Amino acid sequence: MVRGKIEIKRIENVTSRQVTFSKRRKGLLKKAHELSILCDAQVAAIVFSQNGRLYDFASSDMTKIMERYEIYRRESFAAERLQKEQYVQELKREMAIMVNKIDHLQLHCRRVMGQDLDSCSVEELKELTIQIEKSLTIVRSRKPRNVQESDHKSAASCGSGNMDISDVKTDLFIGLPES
Amino acid sequence: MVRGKIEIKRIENVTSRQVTFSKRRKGLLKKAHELSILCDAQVAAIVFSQNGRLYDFASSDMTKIMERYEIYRRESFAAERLQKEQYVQELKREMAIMVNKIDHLQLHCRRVMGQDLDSCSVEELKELTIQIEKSLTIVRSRKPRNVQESDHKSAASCGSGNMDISDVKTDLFIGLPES
DNA sequence: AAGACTATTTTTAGCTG
DNA sequence: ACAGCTAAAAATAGTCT
Repeated sequence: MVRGKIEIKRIENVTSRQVTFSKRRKGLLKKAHELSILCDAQVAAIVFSQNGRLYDFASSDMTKIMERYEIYRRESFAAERLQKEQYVQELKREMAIMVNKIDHLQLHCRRVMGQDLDSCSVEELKELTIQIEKSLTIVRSRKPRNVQESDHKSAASCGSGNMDISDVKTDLFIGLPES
Repeated sequence: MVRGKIEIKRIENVTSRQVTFSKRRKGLLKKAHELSILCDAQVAAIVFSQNGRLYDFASSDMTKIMERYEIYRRESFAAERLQKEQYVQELKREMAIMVNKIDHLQLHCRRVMGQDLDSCSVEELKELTIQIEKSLTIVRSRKPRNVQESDHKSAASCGSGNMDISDVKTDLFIGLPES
């Protein structure tokens, strides 16, 4: 390897690690200072050496900067939590609407198949009858002539109600928002 | 000024300040990361931009590093305070010794000049007399002959005790230790 | 361990799109 | 405001002392 170029990984040689630490630590604190001056930013840097000595820079009172950091973190955490909470509420609203739709569809399906007719009003029963008659007409017209003989058997098997409508599965994926 | 060389002082142009902030902030956080990896050190850097946005790096949990910082500071502060306190105690001991010496010297001076003789024991009074007699002998032997006539007047003026021993000034400078 | 030197690498100021 | 370029400046790895 050419002189001057190194990989960024732990330096195993203790002496050269210490020398590098001393040089780069100095460089880091200098850069921190320059950034704070040039760009009028609040900058803090804390370095603990392996033997536990502290080296630091703070453009203003370190405690103040650390407090500001804590507050910032708390706030952004709270904001994030609020955002997630709002998203969950939104999803719940959508789900409530979907449950409602499913209930209505299930009821309609059952009635079309001749179940739960007791809960029908006279008017609903009329409409249902008309609907089913229409369906029958359509279905019959679409059947090819050579299988028309087996009509009765099929209809009996279908109309006996041994297929439970509640078996219908609705797959709903709920994930977190992209942001 | 040549391209690339700048003074380290607040950049007045807003745009170039922001550009520089972005570039140098990136550089600083990169250096912080490299230092922590290369030298296995615990490093944290916190940067607040002028519009209050936070940019940070922490080689491990930031809260842990900040706590360690606080503990280190508290300990070194306590150690420093203890050191100062011990130094003050030392000074006080020395001063007590000096006060004692001054008291003894003052008493002796007064007695030599014929004051406070009531507090003398018989023994002390004997010794004092001998001492003063010796002094007189010495003083007389050192007087040049041509001024011996005015002896009586001088002795009277001196012995009348109109010079107060408490006028003696002791200048004592007390400063902090070099370290 | 701590400075000084220097060949390299890395960073960056000032541009340009 | 942002991204890429390049000449110059700054940092630094390795070496010597």
